[in-house]
Amino acid sequence: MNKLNKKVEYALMALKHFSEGDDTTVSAKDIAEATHSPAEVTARVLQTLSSHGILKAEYGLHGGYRLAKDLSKVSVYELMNIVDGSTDLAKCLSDKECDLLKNCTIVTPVENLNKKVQDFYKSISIEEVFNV
Amino acid sequence: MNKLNKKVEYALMALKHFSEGDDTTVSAKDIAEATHSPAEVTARVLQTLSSHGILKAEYGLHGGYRLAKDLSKVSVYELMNIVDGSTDLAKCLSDKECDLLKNCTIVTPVENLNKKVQDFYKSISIEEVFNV
DNA sequence: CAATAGGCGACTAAATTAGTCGTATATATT
DNA sequence: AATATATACGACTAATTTAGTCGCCTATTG
Repeated sequence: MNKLNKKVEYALMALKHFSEGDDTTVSAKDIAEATHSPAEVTARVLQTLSSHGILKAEYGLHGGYRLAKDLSKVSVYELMNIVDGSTDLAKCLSDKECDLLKNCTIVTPVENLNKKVQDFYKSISIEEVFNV
Repeated sequence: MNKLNKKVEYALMALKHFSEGDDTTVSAKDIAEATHSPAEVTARVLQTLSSHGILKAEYGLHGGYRLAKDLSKVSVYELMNIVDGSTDLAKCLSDKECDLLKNCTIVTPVENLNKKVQDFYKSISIEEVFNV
């Protein structure tokens, strides 16, 4: 429970790589090698980050990705949502898939806690995570 | 990702039930019925809460559980750890099971974020979660 | 001593997460 | 224009984690 998933970890590793390098493009393959991550998954994560404006993709012979956004302006909340799709503490908060539904006795408490957690994650930038 | 697991949800439901009732003992079976949760799992969760001093168990004919600790003194962090065993953001933080190990480029950032998250969960009491 | 209730280990099933494969599309270089 | 390199994306399989079940044991009350 409460674990980061691999995609988010790969995203953090990639962003760290970009944030430490100069502003040249780096290919998905190079990132995967540098971070010891599986190439296909890394490629997918970079695509997602690119489609959400965190990275900028460049096609072609010396293509690759580069940072497109200041990491002090990207929150952990934002990253989790982009890469994982949701940061909700329970799936009933987005979908309506819970068996309990009307019978659930902790709807409000969970909503309450969820808001606190999300506000917390919104308050932390990626830059802050890197610069201890 | 980042979801509460069912055991924590059942624990919250059970604790809410206790916190709203008078101080009579309630059996695991009754809690399971009241919260619409599977009886065996609920029983196990209550045992765990009992063995950690959150609840007090009483054997016998009219046995059951009752609250043993003020919920304003129990943090979300504590509950998660008791019921789930860990609140770490990555398993490499407790076990040493990660393939990357020496190669991981985000050890410090993850430790850093992990500490922030745990401090956050320590700062919220169960009572606070219930009383919005 | 029977009825009720907690305690615990081992197991099965379900769901989620992680990783792979194949193929299409875009673009710089030659 | 051809080719090499790189991104983009859908569908699939494998692995892991989470959820739930079963059976049996122990403790206590009436």
